[in-house]
Amino acid sequence: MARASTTSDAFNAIAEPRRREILSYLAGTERPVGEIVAAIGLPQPSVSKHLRVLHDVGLVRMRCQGRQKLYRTNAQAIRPLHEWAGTFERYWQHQLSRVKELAEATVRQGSPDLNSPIANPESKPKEK
Amino acid sequence: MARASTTSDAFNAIAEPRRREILSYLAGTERPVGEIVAAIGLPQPSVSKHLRVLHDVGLVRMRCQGRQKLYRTNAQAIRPLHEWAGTFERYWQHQLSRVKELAEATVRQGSPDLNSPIANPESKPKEK
DNA sequence: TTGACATATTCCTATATAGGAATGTAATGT
DNA sequence: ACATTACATTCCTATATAGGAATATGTCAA
Repeated sequence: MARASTTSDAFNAIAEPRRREILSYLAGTERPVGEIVAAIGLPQPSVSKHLRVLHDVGLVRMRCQGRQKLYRTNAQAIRPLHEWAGTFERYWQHQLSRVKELAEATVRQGSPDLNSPIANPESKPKEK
Repeated sequence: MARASTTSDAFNAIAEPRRREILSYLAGTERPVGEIVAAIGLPQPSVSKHLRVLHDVGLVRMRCQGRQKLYRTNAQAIRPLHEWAGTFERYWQHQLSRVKELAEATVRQGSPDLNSPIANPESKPKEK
């Protein structure tokens, strides 16, 4: 099976960097496509396609004004993402506090076990 | 061009629902692959492949223990997502307060313009 | 060494893009 | 009616999956 459709949900829609850029640009303001094109620096057809994806999942709203179409970010639709990520907040706080405890322990009793996973909460995995 | 690699960043990695499920399951605990398989209900090779993607972008950490490999969610790697989504918080609060103002105005002066975009911050776009 | 157990990887296929180029469509000015 | 402006859609192609099946790799126990 292939990857899920970009229009299946907000998570798939925001996987594309240019779409996140557009969402940021349209946050709090309403802009016609032409201005988005100028601001983002992509060909107009590409911008229109991205806007279609964003619109399909409700991440942007559109309003017609003469021959222009004004788009704006629908911030409400981003809340679920924020909340999903937020469910992990207590865990990254945990990690931080464990690092802090480790640091304090180090000061008190000398060199800790540097191979402990607790000692390397930010060690990077191998590059792709 | 095709879609960006799922291992290009966390945004692409979490686009897959099963991977989000795995991340939630591994939040705060360390589990061997076999238990993840049992919990998520996917074939073992699929789980291993998802774990590889998650590991490549740093969303999970792995530790070997005998013949098992213990995985756990690296909550730190989810913070950027939370923060990105959080940059829109003031806008959804704006929308909410505008709805509130509208509601209050309605009480004071009667029926508002229901076609105003302000009056329909949650209207759903067309289904795909 | 051999076998069993725990995971990872490879091969194959159907599907879904994202970008570029060209074209279609709707609204406006004259 | 006609040219122009502002967008949207279609067509084509290279690429990147995600899942199923089969297989490879690594570790421990007897």
